[in-house]
Amino acid sequence: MATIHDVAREAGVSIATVSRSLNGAARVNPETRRRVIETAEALNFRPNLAARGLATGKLGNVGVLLPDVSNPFFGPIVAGIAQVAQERRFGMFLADSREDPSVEPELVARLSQQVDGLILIASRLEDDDVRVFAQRRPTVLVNRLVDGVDGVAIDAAQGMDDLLTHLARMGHTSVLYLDGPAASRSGRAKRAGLTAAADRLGVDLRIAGPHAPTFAGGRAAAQKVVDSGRTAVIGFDDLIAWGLLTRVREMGVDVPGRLSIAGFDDSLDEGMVTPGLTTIAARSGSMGTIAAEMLERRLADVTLPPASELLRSTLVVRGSTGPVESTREAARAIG
Amino acid sequence: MATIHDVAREAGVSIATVSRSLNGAARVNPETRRRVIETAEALNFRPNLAARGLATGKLGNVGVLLPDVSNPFFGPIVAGIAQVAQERRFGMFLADSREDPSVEPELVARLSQQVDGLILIASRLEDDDVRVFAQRRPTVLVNRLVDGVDGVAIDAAQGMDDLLTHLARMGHTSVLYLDGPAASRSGRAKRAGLTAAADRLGVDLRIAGPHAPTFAGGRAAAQKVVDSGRTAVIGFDDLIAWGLLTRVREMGVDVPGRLSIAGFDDSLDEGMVTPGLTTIAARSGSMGTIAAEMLERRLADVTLPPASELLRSTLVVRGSTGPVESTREAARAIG
DNA sequence: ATGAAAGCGCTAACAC
DNA sequence: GTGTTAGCGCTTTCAT
Repeated sequence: MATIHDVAREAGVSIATVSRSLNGAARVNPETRRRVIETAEALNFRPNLAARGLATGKLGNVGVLLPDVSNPFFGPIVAGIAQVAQERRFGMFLADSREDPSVEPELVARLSQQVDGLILIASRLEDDDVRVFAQRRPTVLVNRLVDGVDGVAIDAAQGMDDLLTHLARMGHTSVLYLDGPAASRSGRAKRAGLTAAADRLGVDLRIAGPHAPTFAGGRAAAQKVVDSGRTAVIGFDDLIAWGLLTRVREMGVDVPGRLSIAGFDDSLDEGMVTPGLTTIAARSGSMGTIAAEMLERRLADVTLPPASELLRSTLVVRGSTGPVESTREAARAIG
Repeated sequence: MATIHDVAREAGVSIATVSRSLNGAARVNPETRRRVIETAEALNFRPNLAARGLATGKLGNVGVLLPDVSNPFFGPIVAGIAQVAQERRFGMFLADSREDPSVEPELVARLSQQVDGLILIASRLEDDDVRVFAQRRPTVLVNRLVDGVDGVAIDAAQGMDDLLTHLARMGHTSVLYLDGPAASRSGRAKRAGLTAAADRLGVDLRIAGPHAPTFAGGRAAAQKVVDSGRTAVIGFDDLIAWGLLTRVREMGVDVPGRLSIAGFDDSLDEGMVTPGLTTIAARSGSMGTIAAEMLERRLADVTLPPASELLRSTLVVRGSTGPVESTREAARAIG
């Protein structure tokens, strides 16, 4: 691999001039610069990033921490970050905590060393730890908000409120919520939104969990749901709701006739599940690009006031929810 | 951030001794070592990886290139790599080509600078390019094999052979194959396996494509499939097959009565699709860990002969394939 | 406009 | 067993 010295020798200039020519900034004779760039290309010179990092303290990398790369909720977020990073010619480090909050501090610490900024996706760190890390390295939170730290999240409380309101309108007075991972922060927001809405609406809400935020997690909960006798269930995410939906139908339960089911995220494509899943749609995929751009801004100016964005979500009603049976019959009787 | 100098000063030794104490290797007075380690911890010292990388040429990172992080086929592979990397205290760089082969060279070049080894997942680079890169940095290929380069792949040809054989036994004599991305190498192997099997079995095989390897890609192909009049379809992957299956059923086509559908990968969970998808199961998720371990071995000893592993796959017959209707009626008539 | 030289934090001879 | 020192490849004053 050619070094800056090789280029300098070949172009007949000093290494300082090579550095200047390549990095644009300082003033260099245009002719000299042209020659340097030419020979650099001829030698297929690539600046050693470690050396540059050592000299400048800027590594040109962003670090991403998430609970599970193979969770379809996170994939698009990572893809968004990757895209922005590539455009800005940043490298992307990835660490996967495998849903184990206890390894996060170590992973973050290790990441921090090789990156200029951090993007923590659905981190389960304590607020204080987040602040500590954010102090060391510019940090953006995804799907989690902490005072004083940049972040973008879906307004899960509002979404759940909309969802429960919808169910209440359909006559559901006793609803079950299948919670996700215990440590999930978005889970907290969801529970908060649900309980507040339940109080307001006079709905009897029961929370069950934790459950793995997966298709299998939803299926495993089916028996419990059926036994609960509730007329409507809300899942922590679409995957849980989907698994539940398929399993209860196999058990002969009519959806939405006997049981209304709703999810969260709108992560399923049209046609993946029948009947279509009522859910809360949020542009979760866009959180990746938003976070990356926030980080870029922060990197450019550390003194900026903390920014945070709460993405509004919208209720999407599909076939998996409907009026409670008695209501429906009553309506039929009246009609 | 504390440096090695701070630790040295605090512990009353030279920086060399600190380095030795922390890196284990050389002989250091146990008592001294203990003291150094203690003060290092007290100062929360973390060696600067860029500096170490500069000095040793070893970065302690692996680089991963793939076509699309959000494709569920790749997620588990990345997760496997991430896990092994974490155990070995390696960092993981990720680059996403977004299914665009033309950006791969640039991405690999950039990755190479910050990693000790490369894992190229489903790379669409030319064989020669792969060899060139592999020469610069230890490289392991995933789901792609190139002579002289370490790699692990699923034996797609064999899998497709098994699948077509199964269909032929069910009486299908005219089969359609929905191909995936044009540049996909595993796609080549699949086509090769299919055409060879078709010749041997006397099956009339038509290849259509390319198609996006997604659920939506499968749905988009539905009309074309129905119009083709074929009695059986094989999808490039389960996602395509799944999308197709849901769409044709919406169109009123009986599966497998009227149309048999099969996929590849066995990536869908039990219950996600009805009827269950006949497919080829391969431990694709394990390719991640296998690749990471291969890379580890290669990193430890560059002189090792190239290793390559071809994972056998197995046919999984579920409800989406069945005998052609005429055969079935004939059987009924006889029985 | 360009060159010389001092580091960035660490490792690895090489001395003692 | 421990200290000294010369780099690793680059950026960045400071001279000129």
